[in-house]
Amino acid sequence: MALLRVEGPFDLALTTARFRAFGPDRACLWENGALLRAVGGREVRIAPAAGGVDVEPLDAETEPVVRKLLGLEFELEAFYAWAARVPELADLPGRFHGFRPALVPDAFEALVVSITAQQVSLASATAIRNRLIERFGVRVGRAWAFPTRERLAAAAPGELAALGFSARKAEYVAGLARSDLDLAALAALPDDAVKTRLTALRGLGEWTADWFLARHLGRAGAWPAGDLALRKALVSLYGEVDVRAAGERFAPFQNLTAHYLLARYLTP
DNA sequence: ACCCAGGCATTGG
DNA sequence: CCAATGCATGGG
Repeated sequence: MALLRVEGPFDLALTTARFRAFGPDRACLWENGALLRAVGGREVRIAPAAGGVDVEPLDAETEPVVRKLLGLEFELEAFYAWAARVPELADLPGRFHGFRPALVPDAFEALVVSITAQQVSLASATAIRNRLIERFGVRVGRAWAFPTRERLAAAAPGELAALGFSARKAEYVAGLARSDLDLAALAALPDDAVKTRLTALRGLGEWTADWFLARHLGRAGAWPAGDLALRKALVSLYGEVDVRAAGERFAPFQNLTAHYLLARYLTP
C-alpha cells in the first residue's frame, strides 16, 4: 500500500467518470473500482484510499504523472469559495464535491485524442481511439500505452484511415506526429502563444488548442468557447449566448467552470 | 434509412 | 470577413 496523499476535496469516481462514460478507454482503464494506466512502460494501479489514493507502484516517475492525471493541481477550495457566490454555479460544489478534471498527462496523446473527437460524437471518438490504441499502442498489463509520436510518425495515413479516421483526420494525425513542433516546450509558454503554435499546424484549430490548454496544461483560464456541449450547457442556463463572452464572467476559474458545467449538463 | 454528434479546412462570395 | 460544404463513424 503506497498512499499518495491528496490535499483538499477529492472523489476518484467523479474524476474518472470520463474514462467509462462513452465506453471503456483502453489507455485509462477503469476496472474493479481502480484506474489502470501505463506509465513509462509499467502498469500503474490507482485505487481509492482514506486520505488520498493508493498508487502501485508509487515512485519519482509515476507520482507526477498520477498527480496530473487526477487533476490534483487544481485549486478546488478556492474555486468552491468563488462558485458559491455565483448564483448559477452555487449548486456545483455540493453536487460534484471532489470532482477534479482528469488531465491527459502526455501532450501528443492530448492532441490526438482531440483530433479523434473533432465533430463526431464522443462514443464514435472513443471507438476509433481504442482501435488506434490497439493497432499502434503497446499493451502494458491490462491497460495500453497510448501510441507514441514516433510510432504514428511512421504510420501511413492509409493505415489510420483503416481505423475509421476520415482521410483528412488521418493526415492531421500523421502531420502532427511528423511536425517539428516541440510539444514539451509549450508548457513554458503563455496561453496565447500555445494557441498560436498549435493552430499553425493543419488540423489543430482553436477548439483543439483550447482543450489542450484545459486538459493537458491545466491552465486555469482555458475556455473552449467553440465546444458544442459547453455551448448547450450555457444555453440551458441563459438561453442563446455568445460562449466566448460568457467565459469572462467565470474568470479566473474558466477551466474548472467549463468542466463543472459540462459535468452537470451531462449528468441526468 | 436518416440525423446528429464536445471541428476543421477549403471554397466562394 | 462570413456562409456553405464534405468528412466517416456510432447510436438513437
